[in-house]
Amino acid sequence: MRIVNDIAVALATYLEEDTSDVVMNLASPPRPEMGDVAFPCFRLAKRFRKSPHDIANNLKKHFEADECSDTVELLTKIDRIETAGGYLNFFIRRDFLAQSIMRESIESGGRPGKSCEGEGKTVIVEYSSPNIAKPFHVGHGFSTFLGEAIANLYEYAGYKVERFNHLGDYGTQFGKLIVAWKLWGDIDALEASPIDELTRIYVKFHDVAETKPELEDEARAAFGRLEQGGKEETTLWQRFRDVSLREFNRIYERVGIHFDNTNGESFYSPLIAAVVDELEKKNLLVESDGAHVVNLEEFDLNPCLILKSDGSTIYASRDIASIFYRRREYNFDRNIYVVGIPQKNHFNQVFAVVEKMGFPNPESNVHVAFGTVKFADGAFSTRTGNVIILEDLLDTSVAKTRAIIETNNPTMEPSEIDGIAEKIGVGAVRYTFLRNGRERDIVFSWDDVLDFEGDSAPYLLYTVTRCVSLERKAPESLLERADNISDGELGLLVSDEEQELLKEISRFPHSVLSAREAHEPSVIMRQIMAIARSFNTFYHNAQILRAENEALGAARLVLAQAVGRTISAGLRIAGIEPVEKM
RNA sequence: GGGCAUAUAGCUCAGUUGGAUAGAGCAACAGCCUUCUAAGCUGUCGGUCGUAGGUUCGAGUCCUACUAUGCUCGCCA
Repeated sequence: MRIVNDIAVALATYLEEDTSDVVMNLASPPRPEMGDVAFPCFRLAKRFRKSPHDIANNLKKHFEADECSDTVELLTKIDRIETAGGYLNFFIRRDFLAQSIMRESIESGGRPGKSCEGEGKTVIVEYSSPNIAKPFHVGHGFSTFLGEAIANLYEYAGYKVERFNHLGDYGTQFGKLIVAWKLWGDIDALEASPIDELTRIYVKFHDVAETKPELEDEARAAFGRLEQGGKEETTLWQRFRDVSLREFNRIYERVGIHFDNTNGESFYSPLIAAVVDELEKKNLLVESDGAHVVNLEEFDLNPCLILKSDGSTIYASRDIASIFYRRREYNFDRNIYVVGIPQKNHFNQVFAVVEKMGFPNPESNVHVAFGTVKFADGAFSTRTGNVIILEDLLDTSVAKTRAIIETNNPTMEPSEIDGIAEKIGVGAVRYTFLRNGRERDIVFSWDDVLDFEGDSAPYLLYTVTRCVSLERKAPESLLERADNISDGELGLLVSDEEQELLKEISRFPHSVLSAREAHEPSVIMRQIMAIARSFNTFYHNAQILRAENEALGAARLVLAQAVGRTISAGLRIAGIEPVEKM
């Protein structure tokens, strides 16, 4: 809020400090009855050789006696100033607070906290990145939903975003699949349910390889032939890839995610030779135990393996090649990898290698790491079939949502229920991946994901429907008055609960900024949750459409509209589409 | 063994650049639907912030050591 800055300017003058330093020190008191803006005076005690309490009192006197026109103007917006311990607490006039927050909200419309900082800049966000021929489980859901939210955040700030899906479509595992397919593949099963069939033979491969380790050698050989362009291997690989993509695309379509680039590892593989040349030219490649590595002691990292001892490539070399490719083709300002924490070391190495190769702005490559989804007794494992398929989770969540709607809203048309249940059910799942700090592991629990009360997407969506419903039911005259609301009417929002709600709304734009800077959508989720809780308390205690008088009713309706707009904006950044009824 | 994380209420988690009495949700218990949607609201219960030191006017937050857990450390991705 501007007034916070105005207060800082005045304080900075008295203290002969930079305004920005004072702004840094201004804080929100822990409880509303202590004021709206607080200035702690403790750190000034040494300089003035006085107690913080006395300094606060002196500042208060300065403030109230100041005849500078700006300060006089400022004081008309301040109800009173109090000192408490070493704190100087400002109480902003409630009517002014309501006006200024609501005007700002109305002006920002449906995109509060938007910005144009990214104008003309390009950001690549790589996320989802499932492995071909393997089930799309809830672990991939984490990367998919987190990555989409981060991509949305950059778009919200005006960046041009390129969504990359770095498909895991290469490597020794495909040798295994080719060998397994030739031994046990069932063409009809592949057509009917591709991932299930590929998983079946993949699991069987590992079972049998326990007793017949020579299968592993056959698999390496098969991948070798694939890399050399062997006809039979390439045909099979292409087929596995196609059927897998069909399944993945069904999921992406369902959750409304569309990638701009789906080049997988196979795409980058042919580009590695040039990287190796470059490394050799710069004398960075060192032979070690028959393999070729880049030493990274100066980064306090272990050597990065570039070529295996048999001369074939490895994932680090593919990632390095991809960075140069992306630089060349997209000239990105930032290149973001939404990939799990276990690959932290890998990305540190990859980024260090490109830096050593003279990559400009190496810090533009960022690994946005996230935690592991696992069961209480350990991690997911495709090999043992111990996973939760994302689609199954979505289906279960949607089914539960539908059952609740049918109970609560028996008159709703079945066709309408379908659409709404899908949005809420999918939204509930997405929210569970975005509500907490991304680096936390998630221990999967059906009860937890399917809990639609309290800290959940349905709670947020429910709050939005309340706001929308008010608008739907408001009489024409009230709506008209709300559309042309005056400052005087907005100034009626002075109750404790209205003021609390206003302050929560005013914090939303900053949460968007913090979320983007930290690549942490959870910051926004928490803020809209705070708005929702605050609104529901207000809604429960105050009459809106039947307020004591029409002026107050109109002001409250405008407040509810702001709540709906702001929560919806936050949900959309998270990829969750609001509904009007539920 | 080296490196990187994490440790806050019974459970899942927040906690701004160090600031006032550490907060939510879930669970448990007690209430609130003839009133704008009860997927809601109100209240109660619940804490040596892993341990021990240190820095500071002030530490959940910063520093050091230790403990526990997880991940990672060249020929998988």
